[in-house]
Amino acid sequence: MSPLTTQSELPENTRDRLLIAAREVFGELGFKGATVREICRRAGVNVAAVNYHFNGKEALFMAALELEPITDLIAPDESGSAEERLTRFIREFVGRVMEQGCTPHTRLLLRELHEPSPALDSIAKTFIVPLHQHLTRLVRGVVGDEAPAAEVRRCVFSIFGQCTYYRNSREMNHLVYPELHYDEQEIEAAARHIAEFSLAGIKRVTSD
Amino acid sequence: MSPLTTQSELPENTRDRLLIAAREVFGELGFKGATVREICRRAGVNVAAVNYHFNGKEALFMAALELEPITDLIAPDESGSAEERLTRFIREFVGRVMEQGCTPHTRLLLRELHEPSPALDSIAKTFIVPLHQHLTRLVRGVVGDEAPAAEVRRCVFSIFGQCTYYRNSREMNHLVYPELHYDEQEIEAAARHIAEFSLAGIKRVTSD
DNA sequence: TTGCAGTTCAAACATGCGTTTGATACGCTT
DNA sequence: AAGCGTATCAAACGCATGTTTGAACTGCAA
Repeated sequence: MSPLTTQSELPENTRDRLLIAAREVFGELGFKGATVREICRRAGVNVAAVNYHFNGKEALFMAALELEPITDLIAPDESGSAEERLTRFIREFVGRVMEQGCTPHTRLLLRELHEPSPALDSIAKTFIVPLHQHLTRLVRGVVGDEAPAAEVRRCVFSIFGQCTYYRNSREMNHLVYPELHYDEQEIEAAARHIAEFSLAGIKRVTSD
Repeated sequence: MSPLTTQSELPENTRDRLLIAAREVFGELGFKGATVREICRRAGVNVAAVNYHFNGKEALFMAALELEPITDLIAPDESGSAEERLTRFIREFVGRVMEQGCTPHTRLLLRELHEPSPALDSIAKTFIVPLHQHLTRLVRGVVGDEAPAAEVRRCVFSIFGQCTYYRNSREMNHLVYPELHYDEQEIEAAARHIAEFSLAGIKRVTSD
């Protein structure tokens, strides 16, 4: 097992420091918004290091994505009822997406949903497609095999849409609801809401 | 009634040509991504015109937003049941948000949800807050006054989240579902899905 | 010590950006 | 025709960006 490491601890070698800083800055500002100089400043290395260890900004971005499948999120889950499995997934997904449990790496991926970068294709294949497939299986578990595929797909969209909304619109939402803060309790409530809301919705639209 | 005008027709005067081109380019690329040079190229005017007629890129952006309330979308609607009113709003909202009926101006506003610009505050006050209030009223019409405010707010988020997902994640979704195209029929189906899905969800989470 | 490959560095380079400038053209009144 | 304010233009300015350069440093083998 990999030991829990605080994100403040920096590796010795320049390459890894760059990767860590890159995930932070790309996740905060996006591919275009992030600057090589800011990444190097946070990593405490010279700007030329980006082109020495990688081959420019874009290659650093690709490397920062760590294109390995998110196996744990989409791992087969056989315990409990179909409803419980779907609820658990939503809870886990919302937890990762929201501020608290959101690693720079996750933030980096989420941004890709609405701000395409040069890595859009790779990200789609490596993360989003498996995620959609997994969620589709979970929904199918609830509604059975007879429900039309188009309707199931729309249910998947509805769930993803709700889950990502909380993160992607958080700045605007904070202006609209200044008193609303996403602490552990509110995230838990939001996840439970999305699960209940969606389960009822799923059953309704596939009941014909 | 204002006559239907094709968006290809260009006004004579430089200022209006700039506004039209600005909505296009800002809507496609966002505030930072858009360049003054590209806007001027599309408008067919000199780059200096931006600083002559407005006062720099940011002022042009603000002017392009046309900060007038979207009165028609949030107009009081008393006909039919509460469910019908909510369904109608969702249909109208989704229709505007999706490609077909989406004016450059609407696109410009939608982008603000997840990509804050210097105009975030103004947009929140002028568009988003009234929109949330209106949708909150519609949800209240369905669930009554006893439902907890926090639960109603989450329902509003769920609905907005679903509606905006279709647009904001469309590039990624097109990679995941290449065969899926949003023609008039699919938009209609998506809107109906969101309405049914949400009505069932709303009733479920406020039934305790 | 010498030589060499691997790293790091300050500095410069080329490009694209928003903005400014000074000249020029146009329309209008006198 | 002369004068004047408005509008447009090509060109340049100042700045930030990604990238490159060539020198300096490091550790290790010969």
